Amino acid sequence: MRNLFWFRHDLRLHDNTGLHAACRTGEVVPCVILDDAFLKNSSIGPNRIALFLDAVAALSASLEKSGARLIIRHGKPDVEIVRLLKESKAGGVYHNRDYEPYAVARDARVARAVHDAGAEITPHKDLVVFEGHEILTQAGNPYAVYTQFKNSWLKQELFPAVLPAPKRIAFPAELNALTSVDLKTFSIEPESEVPEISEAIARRRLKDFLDDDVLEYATRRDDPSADQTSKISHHLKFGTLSPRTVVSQARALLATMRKPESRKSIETFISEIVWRDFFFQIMAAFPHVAEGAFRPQYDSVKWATNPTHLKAWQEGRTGYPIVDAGMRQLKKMGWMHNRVRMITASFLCKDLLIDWREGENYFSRLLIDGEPAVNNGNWQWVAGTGTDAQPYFRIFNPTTQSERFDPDGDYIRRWIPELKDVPAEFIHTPSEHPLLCPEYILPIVEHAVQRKKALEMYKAARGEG
DNA sequence: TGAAATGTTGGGGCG
DNA sequence: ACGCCCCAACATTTC
Repeated sequence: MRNLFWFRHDLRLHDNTGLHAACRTGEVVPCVILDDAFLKNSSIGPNRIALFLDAVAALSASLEKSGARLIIRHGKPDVEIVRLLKESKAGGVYHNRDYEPYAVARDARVARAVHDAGAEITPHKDLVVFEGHEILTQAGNPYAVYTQFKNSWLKQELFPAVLPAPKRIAFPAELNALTSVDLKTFSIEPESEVPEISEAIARRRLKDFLDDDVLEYATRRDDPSADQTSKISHHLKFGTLSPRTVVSQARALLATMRKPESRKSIETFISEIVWRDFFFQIMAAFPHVAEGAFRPQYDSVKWATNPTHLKAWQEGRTGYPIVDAGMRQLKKMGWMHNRVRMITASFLCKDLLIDWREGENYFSRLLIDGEPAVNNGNWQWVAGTGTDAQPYFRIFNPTTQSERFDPDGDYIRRWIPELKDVPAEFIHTPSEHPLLCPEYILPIVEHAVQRKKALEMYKAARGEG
């Protein structure tokens, strides 16, 4: 048999479920379709497009080592897949399943076109460890509360196996003349300093993390200046690393650990992968979250319209050091420490009273790990509009958070040169020490005042105003 | 994976 | 010595 394998954001050879299955059937023609709906999508942005193209280039190189060519085409996926099916005389298409509404609709169009062409299409589970339909409540419904989902996830008896990379991919020699577009003609300048990406880099990063930092993950992951997070998020986004590989290696390590602190750390790390599965199944089961609040009552929140405040937040000029440090790190690196993502997101929604979708879109444009289901889930969590959400009244105090999580001010000093000589004692409240911080701007809003306004805003939406 | 407002307690200053 | 007040320190409630 001969099949296409259509790579999307599963750009690896190891533990690639659909690719593995395709290889077992016989000959395989690996392909990537460059889709303008992706390349020209303003909510994706140059950082992720550049990283995607880099990951495709790295994949293409490793496929060559396995004896195969990666065929890259540019156009509408339904048209290009069918065209390639005919050109390569393949009987079917294998690919891995996606869950967000655009991808679901696209895949339905492709499936129709493939069937109309008289061929078979075979989707596989690959993006997650467990899909939504594998983790259901006793009543058979999808979970809408994380903790319960996690308990059920952890109780699963059979974790999916980690599949090896195919030793050799049987690429039909007579297809060497198939055309493939030159990736270089699509190359795009990222806005931030994006990292190098490849499957080998991803696997090394995971190993380094599991050899060391994971053992104090429970306590150190919340320290943005130490920054001992795993840094695998962009690999999970583009599929240079599989979540099953991550979980399987973490569980194997856990089995060897006795020290409670180490055990707790590894468990906390695994639970972050569970969050990821959780948000994918939420997006799959409740696709309306892509547009609006998970809880419809919060669709009536009257968010503020204030382009000046929005821009100040985006550029890191709010006058709250921890917020500005985070937003400047995002702009420079295309990445922000998770703790600071929560603080900056809370500030947008509950101090500037701006719609969480503005923040979701801005994060999406810059983040190298921007995964729609995960980004959306986390923003709705912070905004209090989502499933299992932080209650609307749980409002971060940016100064308290700063003192608690960056006590020495090292993170702030790294990203805000105006404050680089300010001692820890004064760095969290620069407006109270104007003589020490002459270069740094004054707060654009007053937290105590905004907090009350936020409570009123949510109260009105709940029909209690 | 909150913070502020409000309530309670108890030590110490003081008349 | 005693009652009163103040106010940390801690606990509970509320948003």
